[in-house]
Amino acid sequence: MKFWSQYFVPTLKESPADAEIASHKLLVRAGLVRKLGGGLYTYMPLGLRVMQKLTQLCREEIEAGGGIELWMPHVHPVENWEQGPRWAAAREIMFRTDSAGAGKGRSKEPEFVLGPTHEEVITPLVKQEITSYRDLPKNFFQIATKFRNEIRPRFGLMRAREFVMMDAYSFDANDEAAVKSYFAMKSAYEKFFKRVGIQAIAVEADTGVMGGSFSHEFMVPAEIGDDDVIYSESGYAANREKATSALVPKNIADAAPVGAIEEFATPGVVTIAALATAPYNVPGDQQFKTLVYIGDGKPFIVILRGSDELEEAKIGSLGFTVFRPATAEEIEPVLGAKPGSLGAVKGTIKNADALAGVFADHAIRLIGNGTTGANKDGFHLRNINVVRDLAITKFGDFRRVRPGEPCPQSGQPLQVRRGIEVGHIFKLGTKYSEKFGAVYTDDQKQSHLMVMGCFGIGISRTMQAVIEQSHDADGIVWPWNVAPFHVLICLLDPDSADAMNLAKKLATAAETAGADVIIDDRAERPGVKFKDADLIGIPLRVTIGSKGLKEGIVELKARNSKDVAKISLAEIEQRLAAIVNEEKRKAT
RNA sequence: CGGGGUGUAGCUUAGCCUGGUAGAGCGCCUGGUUUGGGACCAGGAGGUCGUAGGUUCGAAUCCUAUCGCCCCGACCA
Repeated sequence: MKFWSQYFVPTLKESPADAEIASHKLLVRAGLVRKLGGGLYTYMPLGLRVMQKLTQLCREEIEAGGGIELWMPHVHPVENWEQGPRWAAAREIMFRTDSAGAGKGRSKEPEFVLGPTHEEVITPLVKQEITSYRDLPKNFFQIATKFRNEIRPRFGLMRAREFVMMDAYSFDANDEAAVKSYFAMKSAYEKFFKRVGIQAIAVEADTGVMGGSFSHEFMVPAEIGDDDVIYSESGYAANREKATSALVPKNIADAAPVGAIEEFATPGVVTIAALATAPYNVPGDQQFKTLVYIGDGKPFIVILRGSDELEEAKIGSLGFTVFRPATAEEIEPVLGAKPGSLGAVKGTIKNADALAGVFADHAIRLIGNGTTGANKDGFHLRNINVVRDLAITKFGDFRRVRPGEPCPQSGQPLQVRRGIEVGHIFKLGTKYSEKFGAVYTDDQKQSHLMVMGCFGIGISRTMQAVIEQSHDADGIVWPWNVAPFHVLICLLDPDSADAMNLAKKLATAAETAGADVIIDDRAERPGVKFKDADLIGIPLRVTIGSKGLKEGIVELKARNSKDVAKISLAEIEQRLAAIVNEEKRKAT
C-alpha cells in the first residue's frame, strides 16, 4: 500500500495552457505526465504505474500468442539502416548522432541513429542465429522506447517523439505459416485491448507494396484521432488510405468512342471547377484529372476523374521508394504544358519516354469518353476515349473513397469516423529477409528466405487513448486492469489513530484480495480529497470519516457510479475483498 | 516545411492596441479560524515580462532577428 502524503501525485486544478483535448489535459492534471519539450514527456509515478500495467498485459498476451521477449539496443549503427530497404524513406524521421558528440578530430566518425523501429536490427540477428527450419517459426518482441523525429508532435502522448511501443517480429518458413503467425498476433491484440478495457476495432490498413489484406490497424474510435476509418454496417472497416468502394462495377464494359478528338480553346482555365462552368460546362465527373508525381527521381502520371481526389497512400502500391508531387517546373518539360492544361492523351505528351508510367484509376472507366488537357497551355481535348486515346500503363485504385458510396463487401453505404491508431500488424513477406539474407535450410537441404511479419502496439498512446475513451467531467475513469491503483482509501481524519488503523486494515484486506491500494492520508479538507479522487480515477473509493465511524460505517463508492454504499464496520473487510474479487473476475 | 497563434511568478493569466513604478487568482510559507465535494481571515516570499539587438529621455508594450511552445495543413517507417 502507498500513502499519498509520502507518494507523489501532483494534481492540478487548472488545465495546462498547451493542452487542447480532454485526455491530454487529464494526463497532466491528474499528475500522470509532465512535458520536457515538444513530444517529450516524463512519466510521473502514477503514469508510470499505468504504463507498467499496460506493459504487463501486453507481455502476457503477446507471449500467449507465441512471442518471445528480448531487448534490443536503441542506438543503431547507421550501416544497418543503409543495408535495409527503407533508408531513403525513413531517414527523415530518424534522430541521428555520432559516437562522441562533436568528434571533430577524426576523419571517419561512426554514425548512429536512434531506433524508430527494429526490423533492421532483428533481421540481421535472426540471420545470424537461425539457419534451420527446425528453429522456425519464431516471433521475437520487446516493449521499449522508440524515437521518431515527428515533424509535428501532437496532443501529448498521442504523437510523441519518444514513446513506448511493443514491437514484435515473426519469422516463418513459408507464406502459409506467416499468415498463421499473423492471425495469432491479431487475436493476441484483440485479447490485449479487451483486457485493457478499451474498444479497439481492427480495420484494413494500407499494405503498400504487399497487396492483399494482410495489414490491419487497431483503431480506437475518437474524434481527435489522426485517421479516418471507413466502415459499413456489414462489418467492413478500413483506413481511408486503404478503403475501396463498389462505385466501379467489377466487370464494367469499356465505352466505345463517340467521335474524333476535338481540341478547343480554354484560355485561363486551369481548374476542374472552371471547366465545369459556362461556357464549357463539362461536369467534373466527365473530366480526366492528370496529376504528375516524381517517383524515385522519375516523373509519372496518375489519371483520376475530375471529381475524385487522389488518395496518395495508394500510390505506395506502385512500388516507388519515395514519391512526391512534381513541381510546375518539372512538369512542363515532360508534358509540354503547365498544370491546368495537362493530359495523358497518346501523342500529346512532349517527352513520353521520360515517364515512369501512366497510372489510371478504375473510376475513369465510368467516364468512358471525356475531356482532358491538351498539354498545350489554354487548350483542352474532348471526345477522349479511355481505351482508344489514353496512354495508360496500368489501372489501379488511387481515388479517395467518399462516405455514401457502396461498401465493397455488402453494397451498404459507407460511413466515416475518426480513430486513434493504437496498434498495427503487418505481413512483411521477404522484403527484409532478402536485404539482410535471412535464409534457412529446409528438410530437403534447400535454402529459402524467411517470411516475416511485424507488429506494433503503441503502449504510451494506448494510455492516452484509454483516457480519451474513459473520462467524465470530473476526471479519468480507469478500467480496472490499467488503473494505477484499484482502491483509494480516503481518510478524512488522518490524525485519528483509530481511523488510520482501520484504513491500514482495509488496505491489507484489499491487497490480500489482489488490489493495489493507496491511502489518502493528506492533511487536506474532504472536498480536496474527493475532487482529487475523481480526477485520478481510481475505480473503488472507500471513505473513512469520523461521522461514519461514530455510526459504525464506512462508505464505498465506485468511480463509474453515483451510488454510495454505507457498509458496517463488521462487514467492510469482507465486502471489500468480495468486490475486488468480483472486479478482477469481470476484468479477467 | 507553409499558414495562424502564443511566450509575463511553480500553474492559469491581466496589462500590449494608445510607451511612463508589473497586477490578479491558484499554489507555496507563517499564524489563526475551519473541516463531507477544490474553505476563510491576516501576514509573507516569489517575476532580468523567452532571448538578442534596435527606436526612445524612458520599452512587458513599438521595430528587427532568433528560439520555444500550441493549432491547421503538408508529412507520418
